[in-house]
Amino acid sequence: MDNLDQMDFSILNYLQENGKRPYSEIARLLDVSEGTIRSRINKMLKNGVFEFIIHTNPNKVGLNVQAIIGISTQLGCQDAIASHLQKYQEVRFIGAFSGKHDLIIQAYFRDNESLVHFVNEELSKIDGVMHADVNVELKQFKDTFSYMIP
Amino acid sequence: MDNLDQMDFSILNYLQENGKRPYSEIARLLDVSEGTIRSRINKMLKNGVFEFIIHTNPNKVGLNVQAIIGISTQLGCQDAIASHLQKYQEVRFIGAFSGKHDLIIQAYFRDNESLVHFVNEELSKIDGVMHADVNVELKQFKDTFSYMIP
DNA sequence: ACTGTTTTTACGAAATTGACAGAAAACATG
DNA sequence: CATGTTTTCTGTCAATTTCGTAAAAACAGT
Repeated sequence: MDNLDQMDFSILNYLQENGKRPYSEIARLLDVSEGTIRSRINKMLKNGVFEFIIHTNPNKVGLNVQAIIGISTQLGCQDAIASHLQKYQEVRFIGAFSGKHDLIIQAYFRDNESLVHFVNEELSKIDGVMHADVNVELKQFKDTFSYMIP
Repeated sequence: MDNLDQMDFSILNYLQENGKRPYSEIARLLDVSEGTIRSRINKMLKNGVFEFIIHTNPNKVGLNVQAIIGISTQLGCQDAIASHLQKYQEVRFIGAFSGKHDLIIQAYFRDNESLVHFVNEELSKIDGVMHADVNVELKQFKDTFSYMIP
């Protein structure tokens, strides 16, 4: 259904460098026609391989407090808690994990007060949440989307 | 230097929905000229407010194992370890945190073997790394980039 | 009100994209 | 190997978008 070949990966790599790169430029780089690039990109988009987005610098838009929160849940509550948390716009990432924490989320807040409010007034009141390890980001070293691709 | 106003935030919101949305469409939506949108976007790009990228679905490109690893470091080693880790393409995110772990990283691997190799052969051999809590992702519930913007 | 600066608008040229049809290539099957 | 089928690629043209630039407008400070 959607086996990617070497050319697809090359296209993805070029787009990772710059999401605005035009089809025609990629076509030149790969020495094929522009239509080929376009049809392959559209196919990958249709298959959910990737999407065009923007990456906003949180600090530049007033989201100065970032946290990764490890959550311990009661057995069988993971899904319910996760889908509850999905609604919060502050929450960027939610995953179920094997390891010390059942759920790990990453969330961005305007300030410390918003973070504290989220943890004390929202998170703590969700059924099945037993414990939350809050890690507040002090410094960011890397935040990339250029995955290693063959 | 780069105070964003309401129109800037609106532009960002529209672009978050679709990174390919043309200037002219945003201009129509906000009822200003195309040039205005273009100059504001270019200004924000220049100031590092955001960037155009693609978000690749890790599973669709053969990165089936995702992990969040909490690292305990010896005092004073954080920066050195972080800059060492930056080089690894597998590592998507690195941050210094207050809380249980000094550093938290998120990384994507082809398979379990690659993860184990990374932890045992690479991570464990870095000077100052005392302990690593490896959390392997079992299920992803949310992974968005549409930050809450005023 | 005047001046200098920044932002917005307007408009034509260049480039990109989208749609479609035909050619070429790849593939499976008898 | 030949055949028919499917998929992928290419080329073309119209529509749309982007880019460069100069004029107009808005704004801030004196």
